[in-house]
Amino acid sequence: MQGELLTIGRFARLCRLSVKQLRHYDETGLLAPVHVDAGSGYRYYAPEQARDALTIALLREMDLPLAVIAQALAAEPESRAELLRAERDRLAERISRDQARMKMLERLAEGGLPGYEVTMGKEPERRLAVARAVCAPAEIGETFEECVSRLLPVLGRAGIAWEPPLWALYPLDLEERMEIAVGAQTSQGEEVPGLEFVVLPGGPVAETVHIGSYAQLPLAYNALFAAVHERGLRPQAPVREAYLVGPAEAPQEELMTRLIIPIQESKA
Amino acid sequence: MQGELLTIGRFARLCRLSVKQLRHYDETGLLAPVHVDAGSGYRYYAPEQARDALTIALLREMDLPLAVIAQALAAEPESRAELLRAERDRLAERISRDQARMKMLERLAEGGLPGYEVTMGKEPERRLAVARAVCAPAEIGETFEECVSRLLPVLGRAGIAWEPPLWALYPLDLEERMEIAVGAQTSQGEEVPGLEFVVLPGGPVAETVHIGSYAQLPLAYNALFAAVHERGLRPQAPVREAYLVGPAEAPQEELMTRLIIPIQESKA
DNA sequence: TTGGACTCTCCCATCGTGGGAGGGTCCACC
DNA sequence: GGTGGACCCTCCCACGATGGGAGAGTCCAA
Repeated sequence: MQGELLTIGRFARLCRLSVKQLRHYDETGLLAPVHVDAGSGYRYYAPEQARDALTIALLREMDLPLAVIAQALAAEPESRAELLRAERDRLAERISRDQARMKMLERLAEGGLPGYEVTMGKEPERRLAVARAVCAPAEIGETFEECVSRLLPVLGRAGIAWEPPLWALYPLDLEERMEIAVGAQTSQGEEVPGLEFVVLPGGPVAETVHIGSYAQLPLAYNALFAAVHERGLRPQAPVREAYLVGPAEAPQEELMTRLIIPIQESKA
Repeated sequence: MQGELLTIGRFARLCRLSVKQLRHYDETGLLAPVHVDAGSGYRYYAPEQARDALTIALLREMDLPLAVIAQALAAEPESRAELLRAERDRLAERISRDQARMKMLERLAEGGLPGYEVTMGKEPERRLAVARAVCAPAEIGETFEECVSRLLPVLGRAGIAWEPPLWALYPLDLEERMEIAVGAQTSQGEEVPGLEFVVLPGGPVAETVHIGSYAQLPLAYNALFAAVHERGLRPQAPVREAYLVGPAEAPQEELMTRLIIPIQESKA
């Protein structure tokens, strides 16, 4: 029992919170005043509540959702630390997303929105040996590597020669469970365990070349799809990428990737 | 006139946007369909609109507000680049804020919320030579440096000896326009142009020592204020900081700062 | 006792998106 | 020429955290 009770305004100034916030925290049960006058509805806070209130303010400052803060206040130290670590990870993820976004914006601001030369052309038929996998959009990088490390050794062991560059096939839409494939062009081989052979049909395509990090591929696809749709054409899965200059040969900024979208021939 | 018009669902799949989003963009004038059937209210989009729609999707992906996207679409290339650069800066700011937050979270997760030993004690009276400035909370760092570079040369020229550490005085609340002061303890000097002498009264205080980056000071203040308020005590401006180990002497993680909050004596 | 500072409850707005209800429209197939 | 099913419409509500403001009631010191 130290000191008397404080009105909401005084308590708010104390804890660097707004009166509105305190009322909101009361409603949601995050921090209820120790006493509410039955007649007037006035809220009264005890000085001891300042610790919780300040903690709330601190955690809000770090952008934790109120729901998480509520858990953290109620939890034991160990599980609290667990919660905070989870939030840190969430934040770390946001940071890396923001950094990628920032680089894209940078590029957009420099090069402008066009920046990509889209060519309408014809592709020959190609026969690929492929390895497939299913993944979410965020995991494309790892999954791609995993496919490569399945594909190339098998080709090597089977003595199948292939012609660079490496290819990849993607669906038209990035879905939660999308099937991707990594392939190498070859005319050899037929029945090889662990491998599959596909023939990409020849025909009209729209294509462009992207130079730079894979994180910025959406910029190129944007231009590419825009060009396709503007002409009233229908793209056809799968979209093809050819890795003219890959990560093994050059730094991030000098990667070269050819993006190819096959076009539906019929007007159906 | 390439290709016929598309219904909203088809157009949405094309541009990787949801139907809801397209309707919303129509309502807000960001992207109106080329034709709306008067009878049924059906929206019809032209393939040429895919470029704008894809651009919207792209910029939304980078978290630009719709209002900004609308400006960007309407603007000429130069002012568009300007806009994008401004957004990049906004993003950069958010990233650095998030990084600071993440470090704080890290620390909280390790040390737990208490982590600070708060001492209730008595401070002697101190006489400081100070330089003052007014700034916003975000500019404290620079303003502090500026004050130091005003204070120390004047002391040197006046031949006034002072006793480390350096001090700083802050108001109780971080406001938009807050007056801060940097001071050096000394018994010499009286009327020096460009300097001011203040006497910090002695008396009861709450104090703690913060080790680490200044960005994490809020953690320490949180504990300190919590301790003060829990005891039903009233803090009294100005808050004092003493820079036991400053940035010139050690790396970020080893900075040592003593935080002192004077306590009101009277029970008024 | 009165005035001014404070507090109360409600409602609305932000921003971008999604869900759902309830009802109309389009088109291909039988 | 129906009919079923996919599609589309509008309108309302929800999220999360906060702020603004109206209109009314309360507290306390002069």
